[in-house]
Amino acid sequence: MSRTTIVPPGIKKRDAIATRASILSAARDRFLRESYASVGLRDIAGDAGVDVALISRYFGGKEGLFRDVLLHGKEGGLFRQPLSATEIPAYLAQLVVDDADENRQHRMEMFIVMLRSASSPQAGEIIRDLVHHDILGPLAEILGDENAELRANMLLAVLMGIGVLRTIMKIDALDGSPRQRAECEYRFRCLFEAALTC
Amino acid sequence: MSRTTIVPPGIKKRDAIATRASILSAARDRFLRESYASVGLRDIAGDAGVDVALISRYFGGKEGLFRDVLLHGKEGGLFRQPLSATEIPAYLAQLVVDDADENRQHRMEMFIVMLRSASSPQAGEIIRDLVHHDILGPLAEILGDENAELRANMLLAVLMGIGVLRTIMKIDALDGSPRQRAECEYRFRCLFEAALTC
DNA sequence: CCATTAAGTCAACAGGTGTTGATTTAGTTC
DNA sequence: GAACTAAATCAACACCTGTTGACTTAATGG
Repeated sequence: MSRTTIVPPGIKKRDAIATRASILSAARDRFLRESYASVGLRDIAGDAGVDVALISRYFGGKEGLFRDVLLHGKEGGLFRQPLSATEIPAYLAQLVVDDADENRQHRMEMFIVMLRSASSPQAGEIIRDLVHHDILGPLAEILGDENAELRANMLLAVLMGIGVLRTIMKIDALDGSPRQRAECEYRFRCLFEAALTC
Repeated sequence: MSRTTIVPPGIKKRDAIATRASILSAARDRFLRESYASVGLRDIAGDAGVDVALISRYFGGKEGLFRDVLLHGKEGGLFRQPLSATEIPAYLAQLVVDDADENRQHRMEMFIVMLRSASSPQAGEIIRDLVHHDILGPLAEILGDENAELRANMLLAVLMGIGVLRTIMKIDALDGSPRQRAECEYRFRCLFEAALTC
């Protein structure tokens, strides 16, 4: 659970940037679990312990809020840090499996938010832009040969597939022992490698 | 475009099963393009050239309609026909790429409908049940060894990933020449094989 | 201490949601 | 052709949606 999703601890002080952050955090948590269309602004406001009107006031509306959740969450990007093509499979497998590392988990969560809401017309456009510029772009650049684009697509397909399987379809092969978890990470890495080399 | 999505051709006769089918068809087309939560019953009724009230009357409500769209579409299932484990990769690759074969296309469409709406709480439950019983179950049975379940999961992950990439994220590597299309099919088959063997 | 400004609250809006009951219409059967 | 039945229509329902304007309250500057 995040910092500010519960109603503020003591006396609520008047702090614009704090409530803004509180709304952003509550929205992130909601969009992480449901689709854009099925989340209401009143739900988010309730979680954040804030009046609904503030959302439209601070973010210009639901669409603006969603965009800010995504933009605020993309710090670091999925592929920003220096990463060679050969390291990618292992990196992605770890990203998918490891839910201890907070930083990794955060990156994966933003990915899930995108996956969840991509079918809502309004959110879809925002998401597709982001996927192109901030995921496929950097990824293709790392790969960097003639088939870079196509291979980036394959890689992303596998990543999305695993993400959907685990988080949306709730079919989680990772719910088992650490041993099973390790085997999964191996298989995932293997699959990512196949996406690159085949 | 489907048969009955446009307003009926001539004089509309009073035919319960025909209008029922018309609603079902219009709903399928809508759910194929948007998520459960963002599709309104009045949209569907409009497409079908039918009064909104008939939907709740015939299907018991939005949820019932959605369930019927899925159940009606699962004729044949994704894996019903006799299929050996070794044939699966080629079969799935063909399923994904070939949009000429109407039967194949139909199966894939049902898959997309599920992918699109899985994040809406009400539709999600229906979908997850169906995925378990009608996709993962038969698939694991075909694979049939000790790691069947895990390998079925991997296979499904790849299938969903490609589906999301193409239809929801609208990143379609298949928009090119027949040559490029053939290469894609090869790569997909390769990826499905990796999901099974690794 | 008062005035000013920003932050938060409240109520209402206009429009949309799924759903239901009463009513009318068309087709069938005697 | 009249009676009956099933199909389709209409209007309204209670509720929820995002958004806006006017208002109240708290903090800050002079």
